Amino acid sequence: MPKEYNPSVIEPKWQRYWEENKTFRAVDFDPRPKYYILDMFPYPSGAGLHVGHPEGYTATDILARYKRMKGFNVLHPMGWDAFGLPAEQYAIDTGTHPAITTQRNIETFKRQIQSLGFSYDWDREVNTTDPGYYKWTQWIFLQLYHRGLAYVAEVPVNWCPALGTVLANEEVIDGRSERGGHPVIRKPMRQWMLKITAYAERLLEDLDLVEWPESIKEMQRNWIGRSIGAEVDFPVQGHSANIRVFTTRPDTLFGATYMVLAPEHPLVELITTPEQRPAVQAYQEAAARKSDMDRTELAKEKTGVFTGGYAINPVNGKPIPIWVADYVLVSYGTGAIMAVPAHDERDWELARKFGLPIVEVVAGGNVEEAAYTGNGTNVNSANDEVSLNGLETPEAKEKITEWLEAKGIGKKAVNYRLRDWLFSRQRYWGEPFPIVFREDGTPVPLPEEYLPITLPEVESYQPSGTGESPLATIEEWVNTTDPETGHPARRETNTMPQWAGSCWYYLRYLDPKNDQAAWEPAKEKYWMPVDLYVGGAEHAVLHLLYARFWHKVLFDAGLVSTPEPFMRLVNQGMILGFSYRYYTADGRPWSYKEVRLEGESAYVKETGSLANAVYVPLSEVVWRDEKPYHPEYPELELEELTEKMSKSRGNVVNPDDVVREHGADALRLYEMFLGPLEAVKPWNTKTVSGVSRFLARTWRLFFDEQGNFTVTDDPAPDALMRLLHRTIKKVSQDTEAMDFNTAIAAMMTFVNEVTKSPVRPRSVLEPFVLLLSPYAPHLAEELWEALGHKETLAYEPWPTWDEALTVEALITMPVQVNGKVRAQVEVPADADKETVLAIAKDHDRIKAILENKILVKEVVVPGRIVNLVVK
RNA sequence: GCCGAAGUGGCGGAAUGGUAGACGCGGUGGUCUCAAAAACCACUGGGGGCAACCUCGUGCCGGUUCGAGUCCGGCCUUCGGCACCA
Repeated sequence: MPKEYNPSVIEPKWQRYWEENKTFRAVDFDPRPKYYILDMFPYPSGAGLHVGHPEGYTATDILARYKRMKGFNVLHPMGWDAFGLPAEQYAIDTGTHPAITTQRNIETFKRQIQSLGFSYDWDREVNTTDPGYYKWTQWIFLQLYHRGLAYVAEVPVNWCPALGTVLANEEVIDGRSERGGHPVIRKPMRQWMLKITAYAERLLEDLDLVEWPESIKEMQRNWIGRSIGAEVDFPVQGHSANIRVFTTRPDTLFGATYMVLAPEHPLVELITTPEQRPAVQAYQEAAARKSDMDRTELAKEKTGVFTGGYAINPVNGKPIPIWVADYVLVSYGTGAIMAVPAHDERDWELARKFGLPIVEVVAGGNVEEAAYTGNGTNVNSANDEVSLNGLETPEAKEKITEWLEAKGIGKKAVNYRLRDWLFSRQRYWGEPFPIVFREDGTPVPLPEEYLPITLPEVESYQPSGTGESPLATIEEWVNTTDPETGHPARRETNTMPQWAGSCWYYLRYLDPKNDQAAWEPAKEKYWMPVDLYVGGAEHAVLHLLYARFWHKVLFDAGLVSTPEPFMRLVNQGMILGFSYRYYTADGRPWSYKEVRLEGESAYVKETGSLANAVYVPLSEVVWRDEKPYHPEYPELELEELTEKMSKSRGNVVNPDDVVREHGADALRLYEMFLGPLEAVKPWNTKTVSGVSRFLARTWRLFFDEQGNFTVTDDPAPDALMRLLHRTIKKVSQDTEAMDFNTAIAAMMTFVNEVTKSPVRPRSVLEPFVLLLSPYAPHLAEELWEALGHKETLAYEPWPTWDEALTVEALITMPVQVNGKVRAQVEVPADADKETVLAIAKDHDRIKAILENKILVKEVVVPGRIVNLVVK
């Protein structure tokens, strides 16, 4: 036996043992209760793992190991979300096939993940880029298609000229591409859309079925954005057309003094008068050229142009002018609004700017000064048939909606902010669609037996530039035949977005090698739903919403048995890194103290010059008097920031380095000891030594300096027994609640106490090894073996505690006078109030304080506190 | 602007309405050593006092309570998300 704790020897040993014995194989249909614990699978990037990845993985691994010991049949799988832009970008730059890059990255990730001792069932590994996997992604797409949930549309999309591709809304941030920060403009293109809006209501309602953080549910609710109101038709003067609007404030209908159409609204053409046509067309063209960012930036000042046309306000018969303005979005509601300037801020601004009438219909504000958007009592709201005057807002809404319905010119309506899901990318490295187009452009879904439609080899990964994917250039792949008619047909050259593969991977884990079906129904029934899903909050909305949508479609198709896929969700908080920076301007460096920040820009205080921030990698920072300095300019003190880890900030911590220096068990423990799982917290490599010391101290409970085994079968002293049972209770409860940081603190206390004791009783140390095992599995297995066991401890029953042993016979109670602690008294744990009070009042200090005072009130909380109130 | 989360020592953090600061890092002193590292032991929120102790202290202002980091009302700051959504 080695003399010292040596993770570099014991960790590979146990990793090999677990792999060879398939210790963590999940058994289908086992009679034990099942527990499905899922990690968000990673995109295997070229940069390898950073310390953020193992945070969630360690948490789930601790829970998986704990649940096994509690008698559950645990499914804990891992896989790769491997389609996506970075591999393709790399292919464009180097000509390396993305499959090769992907394979290489997966190998690195897998090696790194395995070096941390996670108890995954590797026989269930999945890879979204494997044709055996994406065959079923394509198959699910066909299910969506056959249910009328996938359609082709010519829609204005976010076209990024620099990337040569179309981006999803969520990939555009402030009008620029999320990757690379290139400008994005709107351009109409033929796209696949998924009708997620058909499921809006259920996606909203069923949030009640799942145990997720309230904040995530709220984000999803906001994203779906349900609002209740009315649809109202406004006849256009001089035409047979109607303009339909959606409004949440039908009660303000009498105050509608003009209308606004989105620039893209189809009726603009019809309504515009010849005199106004040039102005309207110019406005439309300007709006089309604007990127989303430009539109948003110009939002400070409302713009718009009169069409020359008029509509009739259906409640009072008055003609009202129709305007075009880009603050009305074609993609929300009906793309047209009734403008009520008195009670809507945007309408008020436009009305003020162009001198349009403002008519108050809800009392409560001063509409001359600002729009009044709150509730109130209706005024000026009556015609021959209906009057809202005197009604409060909710009643007014109801009454006018009834009237509109009776007249057949409007009805109650629900609208969602959620849009249909733009489901195609003009990229090579993604799942091809199982669709061909006939010569007339009709899409034909390919029969299941044609799947998978695999990616062809290409010579260049460069986007075609026309907006089509590189696949469009491979004639022999694109040109095919319609399986129904045998006529020539062309393949769809778009590919699916990265979300596709991650929308259902949790189902493929159930039956990963099945080539006859995506999964066997009986296995789905056995394992689903996922009991615990852990991942980053960055997927709070999109991944989780998309996956829920697919799951509900599969549920409706009878392919899965639960309405929701993920019963419980936990978001691990991001781990931040320390970064260090200074500034340069006018050819010289400046300290952060010499610049002032204005938003994102920095200016030298002295000269006013614009300064650039420069980051110094963590490894190059020079420390003096605990302050960070520049390596080459010794006087230049650096600014310390805690920021998201990224290459450009030089603050990325590689878990390999931590494993090399301290071992995997120490890394696991440190990740969890950092703070609560869900909190955002900074990584400080220096303090890993604390948990590392704890593990070495644990080792020394079992071995002396000569490497002799010190554990004996002697009976344990009462104090140690009680300590053990308190520790079992605390670690059990905290592990269950995922309060891993405090569970570790309890184990540290245990080790500190036992270290001070002269004895090493097996009856205390053996259960402790089991408590430690989910957290530091390698060390625990090694100690378990040293204790004489031949089998892994992974399935040993979790220790139980005796409640009687967790409480002491004599307890120390604080005695307060007027809420301030003045003394400590020892009392029997089961003493009644009178006894406790008597002991407290008998204490010398208390006696002294109580002298010459009137005792007003005596508070005794058994086992907790005594408080004496005096005057 | 709207929605959500959070503000506690030098630092990460801990506290069913009941002794604020567990556990860890860092720091100070000591043991061991020729010396150092490692390890071990003790102390470590601020102020005052030789000491027993006293006093202040959980972002700010109020409130409820015998008792508030915790509950209530009103602010401030930071972070995350959304943002012309009619």
